[in-house]
Amino acid sequence: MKSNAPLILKLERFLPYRISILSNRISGIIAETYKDKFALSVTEWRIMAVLGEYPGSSAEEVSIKIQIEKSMVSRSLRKLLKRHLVTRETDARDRRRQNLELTQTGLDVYSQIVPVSYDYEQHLLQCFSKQEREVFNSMIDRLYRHAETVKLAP
Amino acid sequence: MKSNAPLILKLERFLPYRISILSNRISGIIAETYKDKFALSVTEWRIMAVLGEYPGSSAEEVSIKIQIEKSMVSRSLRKLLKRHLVTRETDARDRRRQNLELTQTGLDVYSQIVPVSYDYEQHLLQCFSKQEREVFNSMIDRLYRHAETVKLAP
DNA sequence: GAATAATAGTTGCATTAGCAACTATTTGCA
DNA sequence: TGCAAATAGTTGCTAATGCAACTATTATTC
Repeated sequence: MKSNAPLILKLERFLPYRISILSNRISGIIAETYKDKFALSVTEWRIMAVLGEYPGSSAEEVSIKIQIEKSMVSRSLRKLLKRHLVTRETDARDRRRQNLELTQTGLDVYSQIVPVSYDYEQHLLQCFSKQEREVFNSMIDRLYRHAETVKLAP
Repeated sequence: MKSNAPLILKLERFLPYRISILSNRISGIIAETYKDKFALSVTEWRIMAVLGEYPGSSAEEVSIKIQIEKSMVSRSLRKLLKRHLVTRETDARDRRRQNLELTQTGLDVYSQIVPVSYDYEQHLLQCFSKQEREVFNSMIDRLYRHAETVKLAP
């Protein structure tokens, strides 16, 4: 593709930048709440969310699912284990693997966070009509899948 | 708003999460290129982008514009100054303020990055029709503005 | 079935980011 | 004027993040 680029880049119209600050704003608000009300980082919460949905996952599986470095998952897990929100036990058949689950306490916290998160999402989506929500969601999906295939000029 | 939340939260359908991983993917690709080809972090590039668009900005103005902590801007600026990509001089009227500009070298680098960024954006947008691009852009704007007004349940 | 490769998870190290305290300067106002 | 408050920028401290090296276990292969 021959470039037809302008001489000046308007950052505030540049898609990657726009999505980045949108994400920061949206995550920032929710991160604050997780932190204040539940003393959890977003990463910690995401781990719990995966375990709520898929009990028995391994750290590796969680890492892939939420796209976070396994070292980060390992460290976050340490905190969750310390707070007894999560348990882990070595898999009987493959002793490298450790199966993770929410404890009863973990489940209690989980069931408190879910409605908070859900309501937040609903609030956010107030600015869209029902139809727009679907359009927006599908566009995000499409862009996400497409982005993977995009390579920059060498 | 009375919560009508489900018992389980499906992370991969949760808007804040979706936007976050989309942003990570899109920024990740471009960050790699800035780093490999120009030895610049995304933050450093954004500072340069602002100075390309608004020469003479102060660190404070840059910080507000790109929504990055002023301490971060200060440290990134130090690197850019060291590499002689940016100059700064104390404002004659207000000696607290320092006016920033791209040097000739800075402008050269800038004018190399602009088309790379532009082409990347164009590639990304390939998955949308012209009309969809406008819709998507306006939805991002709307959501961004709306998000600021959203408060979570106390 | 022993040597090699692959996999799960942890840790060390360097970088980045965010918050608050600090200096220097200017502004506002009694 | 002259003193308190505001503003611009820097720095110190701590936590978050990313990468690579490391340990332990299992799978592969000759």
